[in-house]
Amino acid sequence: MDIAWDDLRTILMLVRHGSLAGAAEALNINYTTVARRVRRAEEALDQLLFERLPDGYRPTEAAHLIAENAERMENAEHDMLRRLQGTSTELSGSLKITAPHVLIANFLSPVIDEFSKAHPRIDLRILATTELLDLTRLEADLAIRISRNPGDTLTGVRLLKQDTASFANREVAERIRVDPTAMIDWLVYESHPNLPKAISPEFPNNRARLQFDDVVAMIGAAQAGLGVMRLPMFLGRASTGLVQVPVLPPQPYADIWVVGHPDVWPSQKLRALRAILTKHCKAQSHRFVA
Amino acid sequence: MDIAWDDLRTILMLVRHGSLAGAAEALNINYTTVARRVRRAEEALDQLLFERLPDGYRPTEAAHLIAENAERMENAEHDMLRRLQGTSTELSGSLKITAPHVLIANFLSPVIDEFSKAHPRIDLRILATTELLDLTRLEADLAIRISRNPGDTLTGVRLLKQDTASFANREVAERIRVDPTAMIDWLVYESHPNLPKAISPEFPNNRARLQFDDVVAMIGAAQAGLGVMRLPMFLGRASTGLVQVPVLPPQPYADIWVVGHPDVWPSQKLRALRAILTKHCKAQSHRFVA
DNA sequence: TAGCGCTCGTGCATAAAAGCATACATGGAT
DNA sequence: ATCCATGTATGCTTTTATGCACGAGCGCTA
Repeated sequence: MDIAWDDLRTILMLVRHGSLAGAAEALNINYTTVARRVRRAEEALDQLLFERLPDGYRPTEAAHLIAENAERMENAEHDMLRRLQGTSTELSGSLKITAPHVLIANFLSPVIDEFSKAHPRIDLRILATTELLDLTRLEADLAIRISRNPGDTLTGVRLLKQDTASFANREVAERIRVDPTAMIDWLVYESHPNLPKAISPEFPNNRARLQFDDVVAMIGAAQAGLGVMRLPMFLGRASTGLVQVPVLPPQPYADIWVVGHPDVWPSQKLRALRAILTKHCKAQSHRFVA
Repeated sequence: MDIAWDDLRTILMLVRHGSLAGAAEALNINYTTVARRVRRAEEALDQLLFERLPDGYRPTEAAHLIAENAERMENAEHDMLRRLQGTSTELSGSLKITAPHVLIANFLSPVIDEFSKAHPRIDLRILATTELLDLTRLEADLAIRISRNPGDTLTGVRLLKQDTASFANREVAERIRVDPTAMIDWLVYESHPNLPKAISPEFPNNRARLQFDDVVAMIGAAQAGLGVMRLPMFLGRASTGLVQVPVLPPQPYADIWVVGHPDVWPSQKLRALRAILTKHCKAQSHRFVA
């Protein structure tokens, strides 16, 4: 009759991931435990919840019904955790922030350094990823994002305006200077394989030579002289061996925002982090514009 | 960071009941365990949840916030359990029904007997109480109630119409027959201490002699000759030693209903029970009317 | 066909949780 | 003051849950 709530959560994860191993990883427990909890739940409810197939556990109708409601429970849990974080005045405990890895590597390290020294009791975790983590699920407490619109359900503050321009290594830059009409090789993003539209008419011959899915790899290729690439100013300037070339005149790019869920936003920990962050951004804003 | 759902439930119960022992009883666990779970949750959330006072645990703001959301989780759990019960086609597992104890003792036993013999794998539990159990929380799966309106959020079927009349033991009845004008002593309900309005004019002298809070005690008193009492026909007839007296002519009383939550109502188990129940009611309906 | 990667099931050792008995504190009634 | 009811705290023992290691089955691929 009575069913343990942790078992409901386990069933939810098993329905979501389809295998004991997947659910176990999500719950950070051993998959054997998942199997045992499922069996216990089946006994408690006197109902088969999963068909055991060679390629995984297939949920029955009853399991789907449970998962649906366990999801509501999960939402309530997330709401609770966010509000708890939001009303917390303690400068201790964990704090997760996420930002694109290039921003962390080339710009945010001093902020992280200063914050962790100022608040040693806060266990700060950095999630360097370009994925948009779900702040509602508290996958991160705060996100620093390069975006034209920071999301309507989130609270946000614009930290920096930034420009992009074209960059290449010295050798390539010199070749272009000597003969602006020669063919210019571009390194482009797989997701935006077209050449920039605003290329200056002084450089009439351009072609996309290589496509990349990763900006760090792309910078490496540019440093090796494989071609010209479009980069945010701060990144081009921070990449040794690259110099700005006049092929693509500087132009505005997506701004840099710090965003968070409104429930979490008022937390003292986040206030403290934002204070250091905005101070640093103001002091360094010149690095981002032409 | 990660918090066990069972601990959230424990916090909810502790906030509700105010003491370790109360929460423990509600969860059917030892109170020591409650204390440990609370401490574990406090460590996981890095936040004080209860002030330990000599007269119990007093919840902090954070604990109230948790309890609020844990209540949402509890509602989701109840929804789930009801739907699971409602879609179940198994004729096994537990089944809880509730009914007033006088109805069980004097009328429903044959139904219970037949049902438990027909479905031996169903673990039937009888909750004999006049309290209105919460069918939404699945305190019972099905309720048999004596009521003028069976509740708007519940599904229900009227089983029986019934009349009430006045009853007394043979001695008192004889006295009244011999001299209708003599003073008649009434046994009344504490909650309705007034005499019935419809007393026949042939019996002009009536007074409320004693008030009772329990119908069984009242019947005992009537059997002992302490006075006349109003009773549903079936109860008066079923009580040995009591005979109907003409002081109060038979009149319609609240009907007998079987009600259930709409989620649970379609369950095979409940269908099976209702089938036996309605059959028995039809066969015995004459016992309830004058 | 052999090897690899994925899945699940089972037995065993161990760590974690729960229960029990006891001690202690407090407030109210006698 | 004393006793009792009601509350919590703690040490000890037992029970339960968990993780680990190993084995088996299945499908894919070299």
